[in-house]
Amino acid sequence: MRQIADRLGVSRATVSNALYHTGRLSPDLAERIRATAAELGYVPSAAAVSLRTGRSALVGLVLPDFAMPLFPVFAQAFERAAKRRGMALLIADAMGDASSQAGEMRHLVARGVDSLIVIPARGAPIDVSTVQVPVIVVDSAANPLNTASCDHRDGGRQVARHLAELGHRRVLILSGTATSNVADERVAGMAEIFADLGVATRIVAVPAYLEDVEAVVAALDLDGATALACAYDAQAVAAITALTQRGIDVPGAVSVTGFDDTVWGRIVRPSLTTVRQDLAAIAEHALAVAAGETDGAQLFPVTLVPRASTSRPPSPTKGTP
Amino acid sequence: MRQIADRLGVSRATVSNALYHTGRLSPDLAERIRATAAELGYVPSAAAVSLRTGRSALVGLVLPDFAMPLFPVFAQAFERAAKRRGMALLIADAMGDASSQAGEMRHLVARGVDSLIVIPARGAPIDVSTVQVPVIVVDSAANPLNTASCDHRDGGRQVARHLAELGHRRVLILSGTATSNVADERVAGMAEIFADLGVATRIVAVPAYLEDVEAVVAALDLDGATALACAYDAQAVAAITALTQRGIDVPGAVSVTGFDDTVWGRIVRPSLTTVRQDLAAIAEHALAVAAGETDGAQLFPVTLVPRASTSRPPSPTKGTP
DNA sequence: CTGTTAGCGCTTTCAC
DNA sequence: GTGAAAGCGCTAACAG
Repeated sequence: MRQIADRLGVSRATVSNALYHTGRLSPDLAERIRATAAELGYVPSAAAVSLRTGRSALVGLVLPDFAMPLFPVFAQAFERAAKRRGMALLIADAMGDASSQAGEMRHLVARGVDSLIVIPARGAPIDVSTVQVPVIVVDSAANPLNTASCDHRDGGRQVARHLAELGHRRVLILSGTATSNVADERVAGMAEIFADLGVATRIVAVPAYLEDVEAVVAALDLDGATALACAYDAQAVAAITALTQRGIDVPGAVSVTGFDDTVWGRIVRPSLTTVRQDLAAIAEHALAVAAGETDGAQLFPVTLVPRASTSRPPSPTKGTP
Repeated sequence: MRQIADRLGVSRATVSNALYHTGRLSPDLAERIRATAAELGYVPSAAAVSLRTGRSALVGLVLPDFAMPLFPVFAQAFERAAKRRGMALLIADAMGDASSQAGEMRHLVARGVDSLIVIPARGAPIDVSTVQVPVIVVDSAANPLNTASCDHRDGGRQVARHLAELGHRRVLILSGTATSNVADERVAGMAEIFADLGVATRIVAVPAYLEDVEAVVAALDLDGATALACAYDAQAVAAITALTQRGIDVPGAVSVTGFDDTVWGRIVRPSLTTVRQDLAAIAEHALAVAAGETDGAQLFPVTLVPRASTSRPPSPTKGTP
């Protein structure tokens, strides 16, 4: 910057003005300064700007678990929305753990992020009280702190309606073992519709990871259920694997549904009926809030994606309660 | 920091010394200062430290494509290695595109990263000449710039040996359409062993994404081949899907192999025979170089992971060339 | 062993 | 329309 100033015989302040606060000086000088800056390959020092202005244009993103298929894609959506605003993302992975979630939040704040976007890990509520920057929570409508999320409950409703319309009268709902607003809302949405339509349900809590879910489903008493409605794609994929291994045809004997429209659901056979969130829209709103362009919580609609893992139940419906 | 200094009646420089350069002042004063710092919840300003020292403890990571299953997991490995050294990662996604790869590199440098770790996108060679920070390239031994990678060529050899030992005498190799050191090395390793053992091979270039690969394999003339050896898991998974759809049994009629041991290969049925990289070791070396603890390129061994997608070829081997 | 001093590169009043 | 000066929070010489 000094180089530019010296070269043109102006002060550094003038250069700064020319580069950002256009209009405060003669157009041709500004133009000359910008040309020289470009020529010299001038790149402002992020540290100095940040120190001076108190803002870093850095947003921290705390994700529950990178190994789950939804979150890398979600991160991509946030990245795009951030870049559109000239902001960059510092991404941290809580690895499914509540204490490391809090640790990562602190760590990112120490790193100088202007705001924090947090997708709470299951069983790990957010404590905003100790954090000095705005926290944007991407969770579910059930969380009073929620800033942006899709309508998980409605997703649950859509799944339940789909299954009921196909003729299922007895459904097993696979929920998570850890408390999670997201899973709870999804399950509540399903339960609501199933209850309305007189479909018998039982809720089974299963762990988070593929192998664990497979083990549970391998030993699960289906108890006449003709459908498994899962709170996450990962569970559904594991359920399909386990069921198939048991010689139970999917969807011939048992239908399976997931949640999130992750790529796993497109790989597994039969391909998975699931619910799609509009990640781009959620990310867009989250970053608009981060940038201070807007505020207030927002809820986004979801879409049912019917695929090959759901069909009519096998026999003339028996066991209606 | 001023608060701490005032409270204890010492200068800010002393506080700085107490907090980092232990030994330069009396133990009890240092202890008192640290206690006060903790009590006040003192968090050093990253921007100020960075401005003053010229180092940010930020490492840029440029990934080819977040949507490919390997890279989020790879990112996780880098994150862990970075955190162990008190460094943080600024992650960028080149989205499979050469020009955005270069753009992301520039962008991260402007953000003040101390060094850059780049996994080159297919068809996107790295140009280090214009970058002012050290660039750590994670690619393959074929790239003279390579700093850390696994031995892709040996992986190819292991796959080829596995297939040959099973009795395959005619193999189709699926390579990428874009030039990639990684894919080239893998294919070269396979070709080397197949040639040695008199196995007939044909190399087919296929695009990168699931749907595209499926389309190609759906229309592929197998020409008597009893195995498909793919340069990436994604290709292998798509190939299995397409083959199964064509009514070709995997591995009964055709065996399929992949590369990278991604989760996709554990989801697809039959589960995929593939090659595992030691991501943690590669990340560890990359960050050791980034931290200036060591230098020099390093190559890491790979492991064949035999699963259900490979078996003996169907009939008494015919068509030996 | 501790304090003083001088900036790191930038932005922002405020005078001219 | 442009420049001078002050200072963001910290650290590294150096002096005491």
